[in-house]
Amino acid sequence: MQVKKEQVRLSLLKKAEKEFLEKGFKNSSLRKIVKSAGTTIGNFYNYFENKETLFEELVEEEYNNFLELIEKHNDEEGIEEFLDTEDLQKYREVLSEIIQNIIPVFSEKFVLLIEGSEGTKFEGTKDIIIKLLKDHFIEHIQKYESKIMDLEMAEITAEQFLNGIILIVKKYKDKVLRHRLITEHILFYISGMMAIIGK
Amino acid sequence: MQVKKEQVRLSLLKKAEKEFLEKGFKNSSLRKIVKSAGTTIGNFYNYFENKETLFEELVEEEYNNFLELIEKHNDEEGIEEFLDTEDLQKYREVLSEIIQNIIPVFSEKFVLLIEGSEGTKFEGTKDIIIKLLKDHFIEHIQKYESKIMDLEMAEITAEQFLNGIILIVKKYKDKVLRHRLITEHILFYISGMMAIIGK
Amino acid sequence: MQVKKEQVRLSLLKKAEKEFLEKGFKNSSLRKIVKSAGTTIGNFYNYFENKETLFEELVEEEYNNFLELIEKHNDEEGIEEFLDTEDLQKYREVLSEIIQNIIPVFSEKFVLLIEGSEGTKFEGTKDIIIKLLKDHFIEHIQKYESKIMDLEMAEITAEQFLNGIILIVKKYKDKVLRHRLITEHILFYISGMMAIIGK
Amino acid sequence: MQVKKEQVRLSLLKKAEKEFLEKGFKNSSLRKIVKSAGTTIGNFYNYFENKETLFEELVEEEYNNFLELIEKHNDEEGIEEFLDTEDLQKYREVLSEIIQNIIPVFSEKFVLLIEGSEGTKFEGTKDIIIKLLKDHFIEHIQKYESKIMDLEMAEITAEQFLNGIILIVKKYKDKVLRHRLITEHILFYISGMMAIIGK
DNA sequence: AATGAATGAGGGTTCATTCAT
DNA sequence: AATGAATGAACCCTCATTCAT
Repeated sequence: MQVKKEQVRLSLLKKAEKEFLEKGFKNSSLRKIVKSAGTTIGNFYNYFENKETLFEELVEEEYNNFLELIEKHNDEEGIEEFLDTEDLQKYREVLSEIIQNIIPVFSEKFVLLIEGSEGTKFEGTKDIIIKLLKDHFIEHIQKYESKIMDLEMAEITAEQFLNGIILIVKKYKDKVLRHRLITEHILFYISGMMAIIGK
Repeated sequence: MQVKKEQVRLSLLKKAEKEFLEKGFKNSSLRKIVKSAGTTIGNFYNYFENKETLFEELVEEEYNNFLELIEKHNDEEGIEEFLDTEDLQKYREVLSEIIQNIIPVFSEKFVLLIEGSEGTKFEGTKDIIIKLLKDHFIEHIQKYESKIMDLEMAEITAEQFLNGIILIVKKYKDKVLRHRLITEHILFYISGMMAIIGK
Repeated sequence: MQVKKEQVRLSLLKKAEKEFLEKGFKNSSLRKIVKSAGTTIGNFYNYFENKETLFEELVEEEYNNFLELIEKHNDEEGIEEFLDTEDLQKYREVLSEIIQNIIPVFSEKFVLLIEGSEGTKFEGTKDIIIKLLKDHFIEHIQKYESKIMDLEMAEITAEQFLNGIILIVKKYKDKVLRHRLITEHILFYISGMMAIIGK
Repeated sequence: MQVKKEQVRLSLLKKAEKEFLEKGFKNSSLRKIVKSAGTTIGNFYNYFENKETLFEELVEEEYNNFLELIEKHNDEEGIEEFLDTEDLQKYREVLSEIIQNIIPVFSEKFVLLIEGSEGTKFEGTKDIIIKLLKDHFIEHIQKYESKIMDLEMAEITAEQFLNGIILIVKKYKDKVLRHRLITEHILFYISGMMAIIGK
C-alpha cells in the first residue's frame, strides 16, 4: 500500500516545521508530528534518520543561504554610502530596496534556525550571527564615525537587531507588511546607533 | 544525617533558579534540581508543595514589585518633561537617575518571570507588560508629537524594548555596568522612536 | 520479539479486569497489570490511551446495555401484573423468565461499573441506579398497596437489592446457579418488602 | 513544649477514624490524618507504632465486643421462641427490644472493622462474621422449619444481612432512626427468609 | 513503503517510615 | 514530647528509538 513517497516526506516536513516553530526542537513530540502528518512512527524512520535529521533537513538550506548572504555582503562594500545621507525619506527608499533582496532569507525556517534549534547541531547559529553582526557594527562605526563603539552595546544591539527581525517574521505573515516593518526596524536601529555614538 | 533546614531550602531555591533560568520552567527537571542541591526527590516535597510552587516562590516577590512599579509610574506624570530636551548629555543624566530607582526590579527573578514562566500561572506576564508598554508608547507619542505611531511598530518596539532589558540582565551581572547599559538601551529606544515618527 | 497485537491487547484487558475487580480502579497498579500481562509500561500506551481509558473500554458496552435495559423497562408496564399472584411457585416461574432476559446485564463488567469505578467518569453509576430503583420501589408500592413506603427503607432496600446482585455475580460464576440465585434474591426482596409494608 | 499527652492521642484517633471510614485503611494517608489532628508525622510515631497499629487501636475493642456478643448469643437459646409468632406487630416489638441490647455493637468502629480493614490483620473479619451468620441461619432454619436452606442463599443472605447493617450505620447517624431502621432491616430478612424456604 | 509492538529512561508526585535534634 | 529532614519505592505517564513483520 504505497503512497507516493515525496508526498509523505513533504507532509512530514511541513508538520514538523509547524511543531518545531511552536515548541522548539526539544519540546516537539515526534509522535505528534508523525500523527498530524498522517503516517506512523515506524514509517518516519524510513524517511529520516531521526528527529534531529528531520530538523536539519528543514533548516540546512536556510543556513547555507544565510552564509552566502553574509559572504556576498562582505564583498559588497558600498552599501553604506547610500545610507550616508541626511534625507530620511531617501534613506527609507534605499533601505527598502536593499532589504528587498535580503528578505527572502528571513523566513520561518530562519526563525527555526535561530530560535528553535536548541538541542541540535545548529544551536550555536544565533551566537554566530550575533558575532558577525557585532563585528560588522563595530567596523562600520569605526570607519564612518572615528569613534569606538561600546563593546557591550555593540553586542546587545546586534542581538536585539536579530531578535527584532525574528519577532517580525514570527508575528507577521503578510509579505508586504513584513517588508515594511523590517525596513522600519532597520531604520530604527540605525537611528538608535547614531544616537548612542553621539552623532 | 540532617542538615539545617534553611540550608537545604536555600540550596534548592538557588539551584532551581539556575535551572529555570537556563531551561525555563517546563523543561527543567526537578530530579536534576534536587540532585544538584544535594538532596532527594522525596525530601524536596518536604520543602515545597510542588514544582510550580517552587517557581512561584522564586518569582512572586518580583512580580509584586513590578506591579507596584507600574502603579507608581502611572501616578508620576511629568517624567517626560525632563526628557523633552535637546541636550543629549543632559538626557542621559536624567535618565540614569530615573533608572537608578527602577533598576532593582530588573533582576534575575524578573528574567525568570518574563522568559521562564511558560507552564506556570505567570506565563502571561510578558504579554501584559508588552501591552502596557505599547499603550504607554502610543500615548506619549500622541501627546508630544501629534502623530499617530504605527500600531505594529508600537507593539514590536514594546516587545523589543522589554527583550533588551532582559538581555542585559541575563548577560551582565555587574550592577554598575548593567545600569549603564540599561540607560543606553533606553536612550537607544527613545532615539529610535523619534526617528520612526520622523522627528 | 513481537507478539500478535490482539493477543497482548486481550491479555491486558483480561488482567486489568482481574486487577480492577479485586482492587477497584484507584487502587489498581498499572505496573502490576502490565507485568502480569507480560509486557511493559511503555508498551501499554501503544494499546490504550491511559489507565482510565483501559477501564472505560472494559465497562463502556456494559454501561450502554444497562441504560438500554432501563429504557426498555420503563416502556414495559405490566410486568407487575404477573407478579400480583398468591401462588409463590407461579411467581418464581414468571420471575425466572423475566430475569432470563435481564441477566446478561449482570456480568463481571457490571460489577466493575458499580463497585470498581471510583476515580473514573463512571463513579456515579451506582448512585444513579440506586435512585432509579428507589423511585421504582416507591412508585410500585404506592400503586398496589396504597401505602407510602418509608423513604429511608426504600433507599436502603434499593441499595441492598443492587448489592445482592453484585454479590451473587461476584461469588458465583456458573450461569445456571447465578440465574437461580438472582431469582431467589429478587423473590426475597419482594417478600421482604411486602412484610415491611405490612401486607 | 508539651501538650497533654492524651489530647494529642485522642485527636489522632478521632481524625484517623474519620479518614479510615472515608477511604479505608489502605487509601488513607497518614500525612493527612496527622495534619488534620494538628500534629506532625514524627510525633505520630511517639504515640503509635505505625499506621496499622493506629487502626488496630481504633478497632480492637469493637472486635472484642463483637466476639463477646457472638458467644453470649450462642448461649442464649430461646430468643427465637419469641419470634415464632404470627403477629407481626408483636414481632416488631420483641425484635426492637432485642436489638436495643445489640445495637451498641453496630458503631462506626464496627463499620471500620468490616469495611475499612483491608490491608490490616482484621481484613478477614467480615468473612468470619458472615460464616457465623450463615451457620446460624442454617441451624435455625433446620430447627424450626425442617427444611434445608439452600447453602448458597444462606451465604448470600448472611452477607447481605451484614451489609445492610453496615449500610444503615454508615448512612444514618441519628440513634433513634438507626434503631428503627435496623429493626426493619432484620424484620425484612426474617420475612425474606421465610419466603425463600417456602413457609 | 509501511505498520505499530517493544523497550527503557525519564518526567512529576505521594507515600510510610526512620531518625537526628 | 515534638519537630520535620531524609529516604526510597511506588504511582501514572511521555518520550525517541529499534525492529520484526
